[in-house]
Amino acid sequence: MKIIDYQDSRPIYEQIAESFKMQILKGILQADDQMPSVRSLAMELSTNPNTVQKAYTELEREGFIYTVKGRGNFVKGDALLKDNKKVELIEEIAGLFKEAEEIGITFDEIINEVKMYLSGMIKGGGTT
Amino acid sequence: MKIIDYQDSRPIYEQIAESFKMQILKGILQADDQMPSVRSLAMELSTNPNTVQKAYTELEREGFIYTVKGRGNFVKGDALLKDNKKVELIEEIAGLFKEAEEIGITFDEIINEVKMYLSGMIKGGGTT
Amino acid sequence: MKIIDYQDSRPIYEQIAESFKMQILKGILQADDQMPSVRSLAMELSTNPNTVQKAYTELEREGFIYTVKGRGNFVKGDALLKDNKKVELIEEIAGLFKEAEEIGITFDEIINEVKMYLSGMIKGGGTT
Amino acid sequence: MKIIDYQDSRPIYEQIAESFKMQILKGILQADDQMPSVRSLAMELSTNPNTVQKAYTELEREGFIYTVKGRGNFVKGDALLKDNKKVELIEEIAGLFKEAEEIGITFDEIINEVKMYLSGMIKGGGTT
DNA sequence: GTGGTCTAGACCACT
DNA sequence: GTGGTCTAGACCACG
Repeated sequence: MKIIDYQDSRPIYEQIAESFKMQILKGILQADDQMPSVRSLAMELSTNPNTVQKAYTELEREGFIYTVKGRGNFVKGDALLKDNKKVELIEEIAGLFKEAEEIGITFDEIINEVKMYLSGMIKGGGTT
Repeated sequence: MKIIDYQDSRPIYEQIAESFKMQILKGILQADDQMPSVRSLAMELSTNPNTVQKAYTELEREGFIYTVKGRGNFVKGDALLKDNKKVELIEEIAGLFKEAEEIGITFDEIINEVKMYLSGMIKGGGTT
Repeated sequence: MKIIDYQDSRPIYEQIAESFKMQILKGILQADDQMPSVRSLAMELSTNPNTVQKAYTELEREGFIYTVKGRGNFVKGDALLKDNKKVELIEEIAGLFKEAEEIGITFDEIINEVKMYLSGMIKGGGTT
Repeated sequence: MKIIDYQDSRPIYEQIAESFKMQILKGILQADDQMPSVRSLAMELSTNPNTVQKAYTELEREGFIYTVKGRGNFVKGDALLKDNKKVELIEEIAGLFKEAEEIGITFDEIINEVKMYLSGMIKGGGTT
């Protein structure tokens, strides 16, 4: 499981947090599963414990995990998480569509291109 | 024409560059139009000439303008510009769609929500 | 009787102590009643005896129980306990009222809102 | 202006944040006022820049200030801030009242005592 | 000069 | 061993 990409301009702690967010949203990490300890994860990623700590703090603040001092960090089984992510995605996508319209590209034009783009990435076959 | 928003977290030079990009893509600025001089624009925006220079450098790097030493900066009336932007938007949108699918939200579900969002019915949460 | 909530951010020993404090103040545990033994309580709560011991030490320090070596821990049926708790609560509440006044919210305004809040009408924002 | 109390068990960064929150809520710091720079405040408080940074990050997260990279931190003139603080205070106070009732102390009893307590703190008069 | 991030290493509270 | 906080010192992006 690769987490940190040093080419990526985003800070390391954000990449770590993002990575766990996806794992939780995808259901790879389930409610009350224990997260790797701050120190062990820092070792594994060859980064500093403070950096991991910052990622975990962020995850807790956003409601993805909860912390029990002396015991560790655990996944919060919140059904709302996926809904929040959905709203976030919709707002982002809508923003991009508005940008497109401003420079004279229509909604349907984009949709079509995106569909082609997506099927092109998957195939040979076509799912969606 | 308001360009800089100090409350915006993005760096000022990026806001300036972005603003010109949109003007060019929308056709407000046309091929070979002369850009305002670095110094005059810095005055107008009450900002540092270095900052404006950085924005112009960025615009040149991305192919939106060209520089003639001693004469100034000019809009590169390249028909490809809009196409490049289009491809960029499509890739971004497709990326978000893929993210959505990974956590189990279908393409059509997103499209519908986005349409509703765009028609001004800023409707928040939803189905799960 | 549920005592420990692992989602609660407070340390476990504090949750245990708090739980017994309330039972004593409410009169569920009466003067000279015997407390459960450290070991048995640890078993029942599936926690570490050290943690239970720490809770008991805390309770003794605050005057809620007393220890007889070789026999166990007993409730200190002190009539003053409730009064102490009362004074403590009053000081805390008064502190919050002072904070409110400092930012320009009157005593009566708070009282009213609190009454409404307590009568179950969980009414959020308001007047300003 | 004393900010840090080393006797206080709360972490330093929280004390710093709390201090500025009060100054903003009281109106001592007004909208768009510039906050002291991270480094200068760290010097003044004889603490580490990272600690101040953490306090500022917290303040930004809670909506009290906004940050402009390269320029500094500024107070966010949000009228809602006071309302949020009010709701928070009411919830805390209501919680304490409920605690009091559970051990058999009535609402009015508390109110009276608190009034006496507060008037006692202002005069040199006599309390409880 | 400003904030943002990161490393290295330390101490403390809790289990 | 676990997380939470703090110090000291460094580098980078921005203006």
